[in-house]
Amino acid sequence: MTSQRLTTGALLRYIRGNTTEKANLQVVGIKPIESKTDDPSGSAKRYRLMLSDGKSTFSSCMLGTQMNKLIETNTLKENSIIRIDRVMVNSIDKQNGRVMLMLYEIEVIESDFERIGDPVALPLTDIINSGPNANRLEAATNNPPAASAAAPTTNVIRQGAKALPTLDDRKKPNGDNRAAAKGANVIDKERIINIDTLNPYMNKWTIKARISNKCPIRTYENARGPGKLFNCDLVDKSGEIRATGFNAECDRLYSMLEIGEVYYITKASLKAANRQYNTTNSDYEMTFNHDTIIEACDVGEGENIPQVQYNFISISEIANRAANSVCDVIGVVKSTSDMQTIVSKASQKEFSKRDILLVDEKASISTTLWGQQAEEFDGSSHPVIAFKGIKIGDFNGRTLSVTNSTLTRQDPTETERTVELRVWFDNEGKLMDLPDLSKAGEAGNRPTVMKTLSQVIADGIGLGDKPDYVSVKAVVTLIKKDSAVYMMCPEGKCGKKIVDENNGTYRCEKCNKTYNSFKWAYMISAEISDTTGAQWVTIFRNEAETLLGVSAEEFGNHKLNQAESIVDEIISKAINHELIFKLRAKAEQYNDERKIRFTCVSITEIDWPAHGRRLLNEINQMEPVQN
DNA sequence: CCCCCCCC
Repeated sequence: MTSQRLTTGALLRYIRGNTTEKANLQVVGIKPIESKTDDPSGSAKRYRLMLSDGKSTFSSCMLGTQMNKLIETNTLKENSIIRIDRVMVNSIDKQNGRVMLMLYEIEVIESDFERIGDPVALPLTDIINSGPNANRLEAATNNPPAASAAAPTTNVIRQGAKALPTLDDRKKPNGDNRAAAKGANVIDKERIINIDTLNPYMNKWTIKARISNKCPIRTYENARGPGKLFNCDLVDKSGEIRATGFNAECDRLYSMLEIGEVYYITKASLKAANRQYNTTNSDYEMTFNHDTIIEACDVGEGENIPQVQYNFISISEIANRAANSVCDVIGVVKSTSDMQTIVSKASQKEFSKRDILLVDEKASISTTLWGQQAEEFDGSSHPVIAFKGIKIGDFNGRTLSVTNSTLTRQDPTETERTVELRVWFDNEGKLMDLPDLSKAGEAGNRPTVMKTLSQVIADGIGLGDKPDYVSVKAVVTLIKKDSAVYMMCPEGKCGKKIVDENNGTYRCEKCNKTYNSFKWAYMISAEISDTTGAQWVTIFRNEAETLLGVSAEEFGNHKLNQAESIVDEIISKAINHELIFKLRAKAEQYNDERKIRFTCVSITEIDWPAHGRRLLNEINQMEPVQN
């Protein structure tokens, strides 16, 4: 057994918001938490740990549920030494500023160990006087800032206390009287919380939200018999959440909720959101229950509540999403098909449909409208359309299909994307030939796995008889500039290299003709590199233009004019840029040697906002806990 | 507690 040193003082630093260090700590207590909530799944078992840094202990440490098995397999037990790989501070009591540590990732360094030192519990004053850093970190997790709520135990509203209502929200001239008149079972409009702070462990809350979408009542039948339900989306300035009303609640609430109107809502059940059917940015979804009270907001009182919240992904990003999942997409209607009628296999019923080609700056996708929407749709003015909660299909690549929970908005004013796309389409988009995700044959559109360059080799990509497609995140490290362009046959689709006869004529062997002109064409040999290795790849016309930012014509003419410095500048701008390269890998026989040829079929910028969202989703996987 | 949304 090796002796492990604990990271003295780490607990206090964590509590004060300095959560970046990877401290070694000792587990000095493990306690299962009994669920006080009406969690229906019963799967939300959690463990609370008391940790020691050798000098101090802290007992409000929640273990992420994905690590429960460490305890259940006896790997993590009393006196185990762990390394904290990812931790966050979470406010558990806004009144007195108590915080807890959320352990998102830990590693068990020593399973069996003896107690180190004689640590004592951190004093309460240290725990509640969390430093200003806590604010910054809390903001990232959408939780109320611990520090701003920390000091006095009064109800004073502080700037930046996200979970508490703003002064504007609290100005309710007639609210008190109405509440008093109606007795106890009434909505407390003085304590409105933001949708993004709702969680299953809260027992009293009221939100003030707009219904941004409501789908018609649907009936179903399962083992428990028939039932009915409706879904709606609730939005406020902090976020959005999906809500469902079943049976009695469907009868009671469906007709009173109107799209676009604002309501006070209190007492409903919350559970983890089902990501397959839910595009809201909330971690939870709401089920209306017997105790749910909903009251319409007075006229003019809901003006500061947004109409709708979108979480758009670009059309090209749809290639990376699972079939049958839902997403929010915005694009311009580039073309519209005629109406068609199809017969459903399942129900033998007839349905009208119409396909539109939806396009944004990078790609297009076939999008199906159904029923009345298909019949009435007129795309002749090439409108911008936003779809919230549209379903991704995988026929011939990727398609979109409107469902009855999809919110469709034509030329929506709530997003600046509408104007951006309008300007782009009218100026250039309408003439651009962009990859169509609904045409599987086009190599650049095919969904691929992302690998590192060393994995590409290790996994034998391209060794098979058929070409393999793979994506890598890499930088261009070298470009062979002298051979980047060649003189191509001017004849339509020939594409062959021509021979310069040096007398103003050019000979194409393939066409067996002599021409008075030629075209410049790209065929770039470039080395791309990531942290694991490097690879030479071939880059043709479209991808070369994306990479170098100039046409082959322009590049070739600079070369012809011996404008060396301009050529060098073009090349140097393309070097050391991190991009996503989609490659086709195919083994080819050169004499006795079998070599894999890598051809670049698309080059795209890294979608940093989407990349960031993915990281944030990972961070938010753990639910906040109230103890 | 639903999660079907149709076809090539």
